[in-house]
This record gives sequence, structure tokens and C-alpha cells, in this order.
Amino acid sequence: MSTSSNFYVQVYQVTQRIPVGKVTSYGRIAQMLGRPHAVRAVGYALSALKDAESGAAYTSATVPWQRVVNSQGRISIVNREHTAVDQAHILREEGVAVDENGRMDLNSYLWEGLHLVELDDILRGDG
DNA sequence: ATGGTGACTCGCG
DNA sequence: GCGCGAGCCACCA
Repeated sequence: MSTSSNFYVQVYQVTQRIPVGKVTSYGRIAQMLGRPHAVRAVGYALSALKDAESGAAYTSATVPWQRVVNSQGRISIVNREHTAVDQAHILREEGVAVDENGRMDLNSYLWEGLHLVELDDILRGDG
């Protein structure tokens, strides 16, 4: 079974399933992992990603963190130095229309989510 | 073990 | 639509 120590990995693996041109929210990821109230922990997990140079199993280069926004369809890290600009920029390159305020239309870009069989792989640790 | 910290969310005013 | 307060969780000192 999954343990709390695998939570980060589970978040990363779900995030890696988000297709180019689509986005999802922290809350939806938490729900998919069966922890609807662990929304803050999801954001915490993504913020813990290190660069590719770190050599870590999951890095900001292998995990499409930019495809995760808040439930309002808006980029959450607006007040950080350059990350906000980068996230909006990357998303636009992937085909997502993001306005100057970091907002996008979830009706157009929201990811459907994982199917049960895929979730089972991740929760079992085989994903 | 205890307390502080977020890339969150929801409900109000 | 926006700001605020409170609830919730995994991590790290």
C-alpha cells in the first residue's frame, strides 16, 4: 500500500500524466490520490522539486509542474520573482491561453484526470 | 514529539 | 470580483 512517505512521488507521477496543453488544480490532484484535504501538501510537494542538476529522481525538468494551477484556473505563484512569468510563458508555449493576470479558462484546458487503472498503478508504486 | 511553514480551498462580507 | 480567516496535510527543525 502507499505510505505517506510516498506522497511526493505520487504527486509527481500524477502530474507527469497531465498532457501538453492541459492543466489541473492542486485540489484535483489531492482528490485523485484519495486525500481531498491534502491540497496544501500537493503544493508543498511541487515546490520541493529541484533542478535537473540535482540528480534527484524527480526534478522540475521531468515533472511538468507548470501544468498545475489553483482551483480558480489561475497561476498561484504570482508574487514570486520570475517563476510566475516563466509558468505563464511555458503554458502559452504548450498552447494554453494565459492572460496578463495569470488566468486561463478551465472549461477549455482542464485535464480530465486519471482512469482508475492508472491510479491503481501509482498508488501501488508501479507507476 | 511539538510547532512552524507553504506553489491550497472554501465560505463570508 | 477581492481580501480575510479558518481548516487541513506532509515536512523539516
